[in-house]
Amino acid sequence: MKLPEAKQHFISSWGAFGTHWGINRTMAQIHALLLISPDPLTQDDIMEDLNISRGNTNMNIRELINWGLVERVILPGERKEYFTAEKDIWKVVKQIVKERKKRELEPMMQLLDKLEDVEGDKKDKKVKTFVDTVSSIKRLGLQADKTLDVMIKAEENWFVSNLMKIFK
Amino acid sequence: MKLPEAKQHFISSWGAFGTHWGINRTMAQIHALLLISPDPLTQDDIMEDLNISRGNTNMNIRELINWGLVERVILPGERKEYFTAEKDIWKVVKQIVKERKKRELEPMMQLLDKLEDVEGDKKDKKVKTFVDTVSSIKRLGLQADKTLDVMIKAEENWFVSNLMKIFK
DNA sequence: ATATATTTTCAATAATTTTTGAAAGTTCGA
DNA sequence: TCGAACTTTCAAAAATTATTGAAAATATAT
Repeated sequence: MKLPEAKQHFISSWGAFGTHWGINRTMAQIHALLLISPDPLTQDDIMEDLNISRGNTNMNIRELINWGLVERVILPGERKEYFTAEKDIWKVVKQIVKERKKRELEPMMQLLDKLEDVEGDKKDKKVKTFVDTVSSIKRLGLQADKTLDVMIKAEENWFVSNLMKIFK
Repeated sequence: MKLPEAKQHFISSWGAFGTHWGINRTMAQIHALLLISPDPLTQDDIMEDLNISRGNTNMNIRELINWGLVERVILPGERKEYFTAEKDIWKVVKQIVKERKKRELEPMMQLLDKLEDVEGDKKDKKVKTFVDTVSSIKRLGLQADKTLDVMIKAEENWFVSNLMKIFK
């Protein structure tokens, strides 16, 4: 397989993959394109390469910047803005984990805290099942939270080699 | 907060949460409802409780069964089918991990294998960046794959206590 | 076997999400 | 300060995804 074909496959699969993870297709495709581009690209490069409109491109680049996955680059003597993606995949994964933890896990934990002390007779089977379910989700969530915190701070080698000690 | 209110909050947040994870809102809501229901429910119970149509209920229950999160229960002497969800949250998490690994991670790994041996001059910066990116994603993916396999087989206590040894 | 209860299917519809593109806004050099 | 280059916004349109509900299929009791 030649590069242009491989590139198309990579971008389109990364896009489809993204949709399973709450990231929209175009955003993931732009990310994929930047991941495999040795040099920074302009909005126009991206528009042209992916065949998408200017507005769409702009919106999704900004969203990628919010996620901390893409950076603006100013090239000296150039008027246009350029964009580049972090190439270290471990850093990318950590950044995504960090954002999703903040956006999803933490709010869920806060809600569970409130729901855990629902008023009512603990002898009532319905109340008991509710509280038990909420508590056990909370317990697992707290463990996940702690584990992810450590992961976010870790170096890839450290993290992986430690995992392998346990899980050989 | 009283039970009925807490229940509504739980169901609707679980639904919203699900959408971030590639699961549709209704499917997640039905799952939430079954999680906190001490006894199995019928399709009609679910329809009524969540205010959704019969077809929608049926489709999403079947999808939950495909995911291995819900089971059909036949109560002796009853004509209707009942449904119940696995209550052990650790098992639920493992089941979800297992399914998503199969549906998403594994196909992605297969693609990366093919893309990694793209034809072309490795001196070419574009080819090099492409291959490097694909390889490093593959490397991390393989590690994730192995780790998840171990997790899927593990007991909660074993897994968590081992994690804690590392990450204390 | 038949009537009745229950489940499943699926075309039509509704709701939601994404994309477009043109207009408005901004930046910067001369 | 002006004008060209470039970026951002956002209402409308398109595309996608979810939901409905009635009809068809299936299962069960008598």
